[in-house]
Amino acid sequence: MTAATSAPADPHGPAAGPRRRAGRPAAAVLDQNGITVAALQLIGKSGYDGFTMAALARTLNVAPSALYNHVSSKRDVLVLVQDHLTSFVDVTAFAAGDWEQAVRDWAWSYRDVFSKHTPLIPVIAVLPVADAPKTLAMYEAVSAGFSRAGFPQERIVPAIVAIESFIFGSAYDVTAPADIFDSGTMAASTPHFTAAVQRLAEEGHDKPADVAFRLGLEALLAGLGALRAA
Amino acid sequence: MTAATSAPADPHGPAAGPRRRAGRPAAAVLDQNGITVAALQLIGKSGYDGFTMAALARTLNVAPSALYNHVSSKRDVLVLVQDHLTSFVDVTAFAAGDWEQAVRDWAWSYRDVFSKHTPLIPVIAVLPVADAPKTLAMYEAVSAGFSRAGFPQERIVPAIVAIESFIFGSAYDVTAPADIFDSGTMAASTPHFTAAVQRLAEEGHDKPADVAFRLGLEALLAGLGALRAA
DNA sequence: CCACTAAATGAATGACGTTCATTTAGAATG
DNA sequence: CATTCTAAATGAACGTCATTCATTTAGTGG
Repeated sequence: MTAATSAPADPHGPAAGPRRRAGRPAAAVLDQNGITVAALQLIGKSGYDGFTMAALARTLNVAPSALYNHVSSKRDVLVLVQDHLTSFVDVTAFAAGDWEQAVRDWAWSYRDVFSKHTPLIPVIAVLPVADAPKTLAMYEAVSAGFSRAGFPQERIVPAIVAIESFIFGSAYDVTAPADIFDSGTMAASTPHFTAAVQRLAEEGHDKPADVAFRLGLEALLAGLGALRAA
Repeated sequence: MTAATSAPADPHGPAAGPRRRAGRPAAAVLDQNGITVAALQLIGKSGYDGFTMAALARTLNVAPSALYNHVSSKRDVLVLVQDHLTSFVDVTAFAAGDWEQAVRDWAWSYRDVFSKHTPLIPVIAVLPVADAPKTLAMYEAVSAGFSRAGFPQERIVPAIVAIESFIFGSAYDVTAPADIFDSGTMAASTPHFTAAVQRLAEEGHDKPADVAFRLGLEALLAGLGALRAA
Protein backbone atom coordinates (compact mmCIF):
# COMPACT_ATOMS: atom_id res chain seq x y z
CA MET A 1 0.00 0.00 0.00
CA THR A 2 2.64 2.47 1.03
CA ALA A 3 5.27 3.68 -1.37
CA ALA A 4 7.81 1.98 0.80
CA THR A 5 5.88 -1.20 0.16
CA SER A 6 5.32 -0.70 -3.51
CA ALA A 7 8.93 0.19 -4.17
CA PRO A 8 10.72 -2.76 -5.74
CA ALA A 9 12.72 -4.91 -3.37
CA ASP A 10 16.23 -3.60 -3.45
CA PRO A 11 18.71 -6.04 -1.95
CA HIS A 12 21.81 -4.15 -3.02
CA GLY A 13 21.20 -0.67 -1.72
CA PRO A 14 19.75 2.49 -3.21
CA ALA A 15 21.57 2.26 -6.56
CA ALA A 16 19.44 -0.35 -8.28
CA GLY A 17 20.06 -1.71 -11.73
CA PRO A 18 18.92 0.43 -14.67
CA ARG A 19 16.16 -1.87 -15.89
CA ARG A 20 13.63 0.27 -17.75
CA ARG A 21 11.34 -0.57 -20.58
CA ALA A 22 10.84 2.63 -22.46
CA GLY A 23 12.05 6.15 -22.97
CA ARG A 24 12.81 7.91 -19.76
CA PRO A 25 12.79 11.64 -19.08
CA ALA A 26 15.72 13.58 -17.67
CA ALA A 27 17.23 12.73 -14.33
CA ALA A 28 14.44 13.30 -11.86
CA VAL A 29 14.86 16.16 -9.44
CA LEU A 30 13.30 13.99 -6.80
CA ASP A 31 13.69 10.46 -5.48
CA GLN A 32 12.83 8.66 -2.27
CA ASN A 33 16.26 9.02 -0.81
CA GLY A 34 16.39 12.75 -1.49
CA ILE A 35 12.96 13.17 0.01
CA THR A 36 14.00 11.21 3.08
CA VAL A 37 17.12 13.26 3.66
CA ALA A 38 15.31 16.54 3.09
CA ALA A 39 12.53 15.46 5.43
CA LEU A 40 15.01 14.63 8.16
CA GLN A 41 16.72 17.99 7.76
CA LEU A 42 13.41 19.82 7.83
CA ILE A 43 12.28 17.97 10.94
CA GLY A 44 15.58 18.81 12.58
CA LYS A 45 15.14 22.47 11.83
CA SER A 46 11.39 22.97 12.22
CA GLY A 47 10.25 20.03 14.31
CA TYR A 48 7.28 17.87 13.54
CA ASP A 49 4.89 20.80 13.69
CA GLY A 50 6.71 22.56 10.90
CA PHE A 51 6.97 19.40 8.91
CA THR A 52 4.33 19.77 6.19
CA MET A 53 4.28 18.52 2.65
CA ALA A 54 4.36 22.11 1.46
CA ALA A 55 7.41 22.93 3.56
CA LEU A 56 9.13 19.75 2.45
CA ALA A 57 8.47 20.60 -1.19
CA ARG A 58 9.81 24.09 -0.63
CA THR A 59 13.15 22.83 0.66
CA LEU A 60 13.38 20.69 -2.47
CA ASN A 61 12.42 23.57 -4.79
CA VAL A 62 9.46 21.67 -6.08
CA ALA A 63 5.69 21.90 -6.05
CA PRO A 64 3.98 19.98 -3.24
CA SER A 65 2.14 17.80 -5.69
CA ALA A 66 5.42 16.64 -7.22
CA LEU A 67 6.15 14.70 -4.05
CA TYR A 68 3.27 12.40 -4.77
CA ASN A 69 5.06 10.97 -7.78
CA HIS A 70 7.51 9.34 -5.40
CA VAL A 71 5.55 8.88 -2.24
CA SER A 72 1.93 8.02 -1.75
CA SER A 73 1.19 9.97 1.41
CA LYS A 74 2.73 11.95 4.22
CA ARG A 75 2.68 8.81 6.32
CA ASP A 76 4.88 7.28 3.66
CA VAL A 77 7.46 9.97 4.17
CA LEU A 78 7.38 9.28 7.89
CA VAL A 79 7.95 5.60 7.21
CA LEU A 80 10.98 6.44 5.11
CA VAL A 81 12.33 8.74 7.79
CA GLN A 82 11.73 6.17 10.46
CA ASP A 83 13.57 3.48 8.58
CA HIS A 84 16.44 5.83 7.89
CA LEU A 85 16.71 6.72 11.57
CA THR A 86 16.85 3.08 12.51
CA SER A 87 20.17 2.79 10.74
CA PHE A 88 21.57 5.10 13.43
CA VAL A 89 20.71 2.58 16.14
CA ASP A 90 23.82 0.83 17.37
CA VAL A 91 23.79 -2.94 16.99
CA THR A 92 27.53 -3.43 16.69
CA ALA A 93 27.87 -4.93 20.16
CA PHE A 94 25.83 -7.97 19.15
CA ALA A 95 28.77 -9.06 17.04
CA ALA A 96 30.89 -9.36 20.18
CA GLY A 97 30.35 -11.84 22.96
CA ASP A 98 28.58 -10.17 25.85
CA TRP A 99 24.81 -10.44 25.42
CA GLU A 100 23.95 -8.22 28.37
CA GLN A 101 26.21 -5.42 27.27
CA ALA A 102 25.04 -5.71 23.68
CA VAL A 103 21.40 -5.34 24.70
CA ARG A 104 22.33 -2.41 26.91
CA ASP A 105 24.14 -0.58 24.12
CA TRP A 106 21.38 -1.31 21.65
CA ALA A 107 18.56 -0.27 23.95
CA TRP A 108 20.12 3.00 25.04
CA SER A 109 20.98 4.07 21.52
CA TYR A 110 17.55 2.99 20.26
CA ARG A 111 15.88 5.07 22.95
CA ASP A 112 18.10 8.05 22.31
CA VAL A 113 17.40 8.06 18.60
CA PHE A 114 13.63 7.93 18.93
CA SER A 115 13.28 10.16 21.95
CA LYS A 116 14.00 12.95 19.49
CA HIS A 117 11.35 11.59 17.14
CA THR A 118 8.46 10.47 19.32
CA PRO A 119 5.85 11.36 16.67
CA LEU A 120 7.24 8.44 14.69
CA ILE A 121 6.56 5.92 17.43
CA PRO A 122 2.91 5.33 16.56
CA VAL A 123 4.11 4.66 13.02
CA ILE A 124 7.04 2.38 13.74
CA ALA A 125 5.29 0.40 16.45
CA VAL A 126 2.77 -1.10 14.06
CA LEU A 127 4.73 -1.03 10.80
CA PRO A 128 5.28 -4.35 9.00
CA VAL A 129 9.00 -5.02 8.86
CA ALA A 130 8.74 -5.69 5.14
CA ASP A 131 8.08 -1.97 4.66
CA ALA A 132 11.25 -0.97 6.50
CA PRO A 133 14.35 -2.79 5.25
CA LYS A 134 16.81 -1.09 7.58
CA THR A 135 14.60 -1.87 10.53
CA LEU A 136 14.51 -5.47 9.39
CA ALA A 137 18.29 -5.46 9.22
CA MET A 138 18.38 -4.29 12.82
CA TYR A 139 16.12 -7.14 13.87
CA GLU A 140 18.38 -9.58 12.09
CA ALA A 141 21.45 -8.36 13.95
CA VAL A 142 19.63 -8.41 17.26
CA SER A 143 18.07 -11.83 16.85
CA ALA A 144 21.39 -13.26 15.69
CA GLY A 145 22.87 -11.97 18.93
CA PHE A 146 20.08 -13.50 20.98
CA SER A 147 20.45 -16.77 19.20
CA ARG A 148 24.19 -16.95 19.76
CA ALA A 149 23.69 -16.05 23.40
CA GLY A 150 21.73 -19.23 23.91
CA PHE A 151 18.21 -17.88 23.80
CA PRO A 152 15.57 -20.47 22.99
CA GLN A 153 14.30 -19.82 19.47
CA GLU A 154 10.64 -19.40 20.36
CA ARG A 155 11.42 -16.75 22.96
CA ILE A 156 13.61 -14.52 20.82
CA VAL A 157 10.90 -12.51 19.11
CA PRO A 158 8.77 -12.00 22.23
CA ALA A 159 11.86 -10.91 24.16
CA ILE A 160 12.84 -8.38 21.49
CA VAL A 161 9.28 -7.08 21.29
CA ALA A 162 9.13 -6.69 25.05
CA ILE A 163 12.37 -4.72 25.18
CA GLU A 164 11.30 -2.63 22.23
CA SER A 165 7.98 -1.82 23.84
CA PHE A 166 9.83 -0.65 26.91
CA ILE A 167 12.08 1.45 24.72
CA PHE A 168 9.21 3.15 22.91
CA GLY A 169 7.42 4.03 26.11
CA SER A 170 10.65 5.27 27.63
CA ALA A 171 11.35 7.47 24.63
CA TYR A 172 8.25 9.47 25.51
CA ASP A 173 9.49 9.90 29.07
CA VAL A 174 12.57 11.70 27.87
CA THR A 175 10.39 14.45 26.42
CA ALA A 176 8.11 14.80 29.44
CA PRO A 177 8.11 18.15 31.27
CA ALA A 178 10.22 18.32 34.42
CA ASP A 179 7.20 18.98 36.63
CA ILE A 180 5.18 16.05 35.31
CA PHE A 181 4.90 14.52 38.79
CA ASP A 182 4.06 17.71 40.60
CA SER A 183 0.73 17.02 42.31
CA GLY A 184 -0.03 20.70 42.73
CA THR A 185 -3.04 21.41 44.90
CA MET A 186 -3.88 17.75 45.29
CA ALA A 187 -0.66 16.80 47.05
CA ALA A 188 -2.42 16.44 50.39
CA SER A 189 -4.75 13.75 49.09
CA THR A 190 -1.93 11.69 47.58
CA PRO A 191 0.52 11.27 50.46
CA HIS A 192 2.29 8.10 49.33
CA PHE A 193 2.86 9.29 45.80
CA THR A 194 3.90 12.76 46.86
CA ALA A 195 6.39 11.33 49.35
CA ALA A 196 7.86 9.04 46.73
CA VAL A 197 8.26 11.90 44.27
CA GLN A 198 9.87 13.97 46.97
CA ARG A 199 12.39 11.27 47.88
CA LEU A 200 13.34 10.78 44.28
CA ALA A 201 13.92 14.50 43.84
CA GLU A 202 16.18 14.63 46.90
CA GLU A 203 18.11 11.56 45.92
CA GLY A 204 18.47 11.74 42.21
CA HIS A 205 21.14 13.57 40.28
CA ASP A 206 20.56 11.90 36.94
CA LYS A 207 17.61 12.84 34.82
CA PRO A 208 14.48 11.05 36.06
CA ALA A 209 13.84 9.50 32.66
CA ASP A 210 17.33 8.00 32.69
CA VAL A 211 16.91 6.62 36.20
CA ALA A 212 13.68 4.91 35.25
CA PHE A 213 15.09 3.61 31.99
CA ARG A 214 18.16 2.16 33.65
CA LEU A 215 16.10 0.54 36.38
CA GLY A 216 13.65 -1.03 33.97
CA LEU A 217 16.28 -2.12 31.50
CA GLU A 218 18.42 -3.80 34.13
CA ALA A 219 15.35 -5.57 35.48
CA LEU A 220 14.50 -6.79 32.00
CA LEU A 221 18.07 -7.90 31.42
CA ALA A 222 18.07 -9.88 34.64
CA GLY A 223 14.68 -11.42 34.05
CA LEU A 224 15.17 -12.23 30.38
CA GLY A 225 18.76 -13.32 30.78
CA ALA A 226 17.55 -16.16 32.96
CA LEU A 227 15.95 -17.71 29.89
CA ARG A 228 19.30 -18.40 28.27
CA ALA A 229 20.61 -21.92 28.02
CA ALA A 230 23.24 -22.78 30.59
CA MET B 1 -2.97 26.09 29.97
CA THR B 2 -5.38 23.29 29.30
CA ALA B 3 -8.98 23.45 30.39
CA ALA B 4 -8.23 20.55 32.65
CA THR B 5 -5.63 22.75 34.27
CA SER B 6 -7.65 25.89 34.40
CA ALA B 7 -10.69 24.15 35.83
CA PRO B 8 -11.00 24.96 39.53
CA ALA B 9 -9.68 22.35 41.90
CA ASP B 10 -12.62 20.21 42.80
CA PRO B 11 -11.94 18.01 45.81
CA HIS B 12 -15.50 16.78 46.25
CA GLY B 13 -16.42 15.52 42.81
CA PRO B 14 -18.23 17.07 39.88
CA ALA B 15 -20.99 18.72 41.92
CA ALA B 16 -19.09 21.72 43.25
CA GLY B 17 -20.49 24.31 45.58
CA PRO B 18 -22.81 26.92 44.02
CA ARG B 19 -20.52 29.88 44.53
CA ARG B 20 -21.39 32.44 41.87
CA ARG B 21 -21.21 36.16 41.94
CA ALA B 22 -23.86 37.27 39.55
CA GLY B 23 -26.81 36.21 37.51
CA ARG B 24 -26.38 32.94 35.78
CA PRO B 25 -28.07 31.78 32.61
CA ALA B 26 -30.10 28.61 32.30
CA ALA B 27 -28.61 25.24 32.98
CA ALA B 28 -25.90 24.88 30.37
CA VAL B 29 -26.43 22.28 27.70
CA LEU B 30 -22.76 21.49 27.91
CA ASP B 31 -20.21 20.77 30.60
CA GLN B 32 -16.86 19.03 30.77
CA ASN B 33 -18.31 15.79 31.99
CA GLY B 34 -20.92 15.67 29.27
CA ILE B 35 -18.30 16.45 26.68
CA THR B 36 -16.08 13.70 28.02
CA VAL B 37 -18.80 11.08 27.95
CA ALA B 38 -19.96 12.10 24.49
CA ALA B 39 -16.39 12.05 23.24
CA LEU B 40 -15.87 8.56 24.58
CA GLN B 41 -19.05 7.35 22.92
CA LEU B 42 -18.12 8.98 19.65
CA ILE B 43 -14.65 7.45 19.70
CA GLY B 44 -16.18 4.09 20.43
CA LYS B 45 -18.50 4.37 17.46
CA SER B 46 -16.34 6.19 14.90
CA GLY B 47 -12.79 5.65 16.08
CA TYR B 48 -10.18 8.35 16.39
CA ASP B 49 -10.39 9.19 12.70
CA GLY B 50 -14.05 10.06 13.01
CA PHE B 51 -13.45 11.99 16.18
CA THR B 52 -13.59 15.62 15.13
CA MET B 53 -14.79 18.67 16.98
CA ALA B 54 -17.59 19.00 14.45
CA ALA B 55 -18.71 15.41 14.94
CA LEU B 56 -18.51 15.77 18.71
CA ALA B 57 -20.63 18.90 18.58
CA ARG B 58 -23.15 17.14 16.39
CA THR B 59 -23.69 14.35 18.89
CA LEU B 60 -24.32 17.01 21.51
CA ASN B 61 -26.71 18.98 19.28
CA VAL B 62 -24.56 22.03 19.51
CA ALA B 63 -22.44 24.19 17.25
CA PRO B 64 -18.74 23.27 17.13
CA SER B 65 -17.75 26.64 18.50
CA ALA B 66 -19.86 26.08 21.60
CA LEU B 67 -17.40 23.44 22.75
CA TYR B 68 -14.76 26.09 23.21
CA ASN B 69 -16.66 27.62 26.09
CA HIS B 70 -15.83 24.51 28.12
CA VAL B 71 -12.65 23.25 26.62
CA SER B 72 -9.74 25.15 25.20
CA SER B 73 -8.68 22.78 22.43
CA LYS B 74 -9.18 19.35 20.97
CA ARG B 75 -6.16 18.20 22.92
CA ASP B 76 -8.03 19.23 26.03
CA VAL B 77 -10.86 16.89 25.16
CA LEU B 78 -8.35 14.10 24.72
CA VAL B 79 -6.92 14.86 28.14
CA LEU B 80 -10.36 14.62 29.67
CA VAL B 81 -11.03 11.33 27.89
CA GLN B 82 -7.69 9.97 28.94
CA ASP B 83 -8.25 10.79 32.57
CA HIS B 84 -11.71 9.27 32.45
CA LEU B 85 -10.36 6.07 30.94
CA THR B 86 -7.79 5.78 33.68
CA SER B 87 -10.57 5.27 36.20
CA PHE B 88 -11.26 1.97 34.44
CA VAL B 89 -7.78 0.71 35.26
CA ASP B 90 -7.91 -1.85 38.04
CA VAL B 91 -5.87 -0.95 41.11
CA THR B 92 -7.96 -2.85 43.65
CA ALA B 93 -5.38 -5.59 44.13
CA PHE B 94 -2.94 -3.12 45.67
CA ALA B 95 -5.18 -3.02 48.71
CA ALA B 96 -4.54 -6.73 49.28
CA GLY B 97 -1.23 -8.25 50.25
CA ASP B 98 0.44 -9.74 47.20
CA TRP B 99 2.59 -7.13 45.45
CA GLU B 100 3.41 -9.28 42.46
CA GLN B 101 -0.18 -10.18 41.74
CA ALA B 102 -1.29 -6.60 42.28
CA VAL B 103 1.19 -5.32 39.71
CA ARG B 104 0.14 -8.07 37.33
CA ASP B 105 -3.55 -7.19 37.58
CA TRP B 106 -2.84 -3.49 37.29
CA ALA B 107 -0.52 -3.81 34.32
CA TRP B 108 -2.77 -6.08 32.31
CA SER B 109 -5.85 -3.94 32.83
CA TYR B 110 -3.87 -0.77 32.13
CA ARG B 111 -2.62 -2.22 28.87
CA ASP B 112 -6.04 -3.49 27.88
CA VAL B 113 -7.68 -0.12 28.44
CA PHE B 114 -5.18 1.85 26.40
CA SER B 115 -4.63 -0.68 23.64
CA LYS B 116 -8.05 0.45 22.45
CA HIS B 117 -6.95 4.07 22.69
CA THR B 118 -3.40 4.22 21.44
CA PRO B 119 -3.84 7.71 19.96
CA LEU B 120 -4.03 8.92 23.57
CA ILE B 121 -0.64 7.52 24.49
CA PRO B 122 1.39 10.46 23.17
CA VAL B 123 -0.87 12.65 25.27
CA ILE B 124 -0.88 10.70 28.51
CA ALA B 125 2.80 9.88 28.42
CA VAL B 126 3.88 13.48 28.85
CA LEU B 127 0.89 14.91 30.72
CA PRO B 128 1.51 16.51 34.12
CA VAL B 129 -0.39 14.54 36.74
CA ALA B 130 -1.88 17.73 38.08
CA ASP B 131 -3.95 17.95 34.90
CA ALA B 132 -5.40 14.49 35.38
CA PRO B 133 -6.87 13.91 38.85
CA LYS B 134 -8.03 10.36 38.25
CA THR B 135 -4.64 9.44 36.89
CA LEU B 136 -3.09 10.93 39.98
CA ALA B 137 -5.41 8.82 42.11
CA MET B 138 -4.20 5.74 40.29
CA TYR B 139 -0.59 6.67 41.04
CA GLU B 140 -1.46 7.11 44.68
CA ALA B 141 -2.98 3.64 44.91
CA VAL B 142 -0.05 2.08 43.10
CA SER B 143 2.65 3.86 45.06
CA ALA B 144 0.91 3.02 48.32
CA GLY B 145 1.05 -0.62 47.29
CA PHE B 146 4.73 -0.37 46.42
CA SER B 147 5.47 1.33 49.69
CA ARG B 148 3.68 -1.30 51.74
CA ALA B 149 5.42 -4.04 49.80
CA GLY B 150 8.76 -2.80 51.12
CA PHE B 151 9.97 -0.86 48.15
CA PRO B 152 12.63 1.73 48.94
CA GLN B 153 11.05 5.17 48.65
CA GLU B 154 13.44 6.56 46.08
CA ARG B 155 12.86 3.65 43.71
CA ILE B 156 9.07 3.73 43.71
CA VAL B 157 8.55 6.39 41.06
CA PRO B 158 11.22 5.08 38.69
CA ALA B 159 9.82 1.56 39.02
CA ILE B 160 6.30 2.74 38.24
CA VAL B 161 7.52 4.79 35.32
CA ALA B 162 9.44 1.84 33.95
CA ILE B 163 6.44 -0.47 34.13
CA GLU B 164 4.22 2.20 32.65
CA SER B 165 6.60 2.75 29.76
CA PHE B 166 6.51 -0.95 29.06
CA ILE B 167 2.72 -0.86 29.18
CA PHE B 168 2.43 2.01 26.72
CA GLY B 169 4.74 0.40 24.22
CA SER B 170 2.93 -2.90 24.62
CA ALA B 171 -0.43 -1.26 24.03
CA TYR B 172 0.71 -0.43 20.51
CA ASP B 173 1.68 -4.05 19.93
CA VAL B 174 -1.87 -5.17 20.50
CA THR B 175 -2.98 -3.15 17.49
CA ALA B 176 -0.19 -4.27 15.18
CA PRO B 177 -1.16 -6.21 12.05
CA ALA B 178 -0.80 -9.97 12.24
CA ASP B 179 1.83 -10.05 9.51
CA ILE B 180 4.02 -7.38 11.07
CA PHE B 181 7.01 -9.76 11.24
CA ASP B 182 6.64 -11.17 7.76
CA SER B 183 9.94 -10.47 6.05
CA GLY B 184 8.46 -10.90 2.59
CA THR B 185 11.00 -10.96 -0.18
CA MET B 186 13.86 -10.23 2.18
CA ALA B 187 13.50 -13.39 4.23
CA ALA B 188 16.59 -14.95 2.68
CA SER B 189 18.84 -12.14 3.88
CA THR B 190 17.56 -12.30 7.46
CA PRO B 191 17.92 -15.95 8.39
CA HIS B 192 18.13 -15.63 12.18
CA PHE B 193 15.16 -13.34 12.45
CA THR B 194 13.07 -15.33 9.99
CA ALA B 195 13.81 -18.55 11.83
CA ALA B 196 12.86 -17.00 15.15
CA VAL B 197 9.58 -15.69 13.74
CA GLN B 198 8.89 -19.11 12.29
CA ARG B 199 9.50 -20.91 15.58
CA LEU B 200 7.24 -18.54 17.43
CA ALA B 201 4.46 -19.09 14.91
CA GLU B 202 4.74 -22.87 15.27
CA GLU B 203 4.87 -22.77 19.03
CA GLY B 204 2.48 -20.06 20.03
CA HIS B 205 -1.22 -20.35 20.52
CA ASP B 206 -1.72 -17.11 22.40
CA LYS B 207 -1.70 -13.84 20.55
CA PRO B 208 1.90 -12.71 19.94
CA ALA B 209 1.31 -9.40 21.72
CA ASP B 210 0.14 -11.27 24.81
CA VAL B 211 3.13 -13.59 24.78
CA ALA B 212 5.54 -10.66 24.60
CA PHE B 213 3.68 -8.72 27.26
CA ARG B 214 3.62 -11.64 29.67
CA LEU B 215 7.29 -12.35 29.11
CA GLY B 216 8.34 -8.74 29.64
CA LEU B 217 6.07 -8.18 32.59
CA GLU B 218 7.25 -11.28 34.42
CA ALA B 219 10.84 -10.28 33.78
CA LEU B 220 10.17 -6.83 35.18
CA LEU B 221 8.39 -8.31 38.19
CA ALA B 222 11.32 -10.56 38.93
CA GLY B 223 13.90 -7.87 38.43
CA LEU B 224 12.08 -5.12 40.29
CA GLY B 225 10.81 -7.39 43.02
CA ALA B 226 14.41 -7.99 44.04
CA LEU B 227 14.58 -4.37 45.19
CA ARG B 228 12.08 -4.95 47.98
CA ALA B 229 13.25 -5.01 51.56
CA ALA B 230 13.59 -8.49 53.06
C1' DC C 1 11.64 13.03 -36.18
C1' DC C 2 8.23 10.58 -33.58
C1' DA C 3 6.04 8.28 -29.88
C1' DC C 4 6.18 7.25 -25.32
C1' DT C 5 6.55 8.09 -20.51
C1' DA C 6 7.99 9.63 -15.99
C1' DA C 7 7.92 13.69 -13.64
C1' DA C 8 6.60 18.50 -12.48
C1' DT C 9 3.13 22.02 -12.40
C1' DG C 10 -0.62 24.91 -10.56
C1' DA C 11 -5.12 25.27 -9.54
C1' DA C 12 -8.78 23.30 -6.98
C1' DT C 13 -10.97 20.57 -3.20
C1' DG C 14 -12.50 19.18 1.09
C1' DA C 15 -11.50 18.58 5.99
C1' DC C 16 -10.48 20.37 10.05
C1' DG C 17 -9.37 23.23 14.29
C1' DT C 18 -10.11 27.54 15.89
C1' DT C 19 -11.64 32.60 16.37
C1' DC C 20 -14.88 36.24 16.97
C1' DA C 21 -18.57 39.47 16.85
C1' DT C 22 -23.17 38.87 18.02
C1' DT C 23 -27.26 36.94 20.12
C1' DT C 24 -29.80 34.48 23.74
C1' DA C 25 -31.91 33.75 28.08
C1' DG C 26 -31.92 32.97 32.88
C1' DA C 27 -30.66 35.04 37.54
C1' DA C 28 -29.77 38.59 40.67
C1' DT C 29 -30.59 43.44 41.93
C1' DG C 30 -33.21 47.64 43.09
C1' DC D 1 -41.40 44.48 37.28
C1' DA D 2 -37.77 46.42 34.68
C1' DT D 3 -32.86 46.59 34.45
C1' DT D 4 -28.43 44.66 34.30
C1' DC D 5 -25.07 41.22 34.27
C1' DT D 6 -23.05 37.06 32.53
C1' DA D 7 -22.19 32.45 30.87
C1' DA D 8 -23.21 30.03 26.98
C1' DA D 9 -24.58 29.24 22.12
C1' DT D 10 -24.53 30.70 17.40
C1' DG D 11 -22.99 31.04 12.59
C1' DA D 12 -19.97 32.87 9.63
C1' DA D 13 -15.66 33.40 8.81
C1' DC D 14 -10.10 32.03 8.52
C1' DG D 15 -6.04 29.71 7.72
C1' DT D 16 -3.75 25.45 7.29
C1' DC D 17 -3.23 20.98 5.45
C1' DA D 18 -3.03 16.83 2.70
C1' DT D 19 -4.36 15.30 -1.47
C1' DT D 20 -6.20 15.12 -6.46
C1' DC D 21 -6.15 15.99 -11.31
C1' DA D 22 -5.92 17.76 -15.88
C1' DT D 23 -2.20 19.61 -18.27
C1' DT D 24 2.51 20.61 -19.56
C1' DT D 25 7.43 19.53 -19.89
C1' DA D 26 11.42 17.27 -21.55
C1' DG D 27 14.45 13.31 -22.17
C1' DT D 28 14.97 8.67 -24.56
C1' DG D 29 14.56 4.77 -27.38
C1' DG D 30 12.95 3.43 -31.91
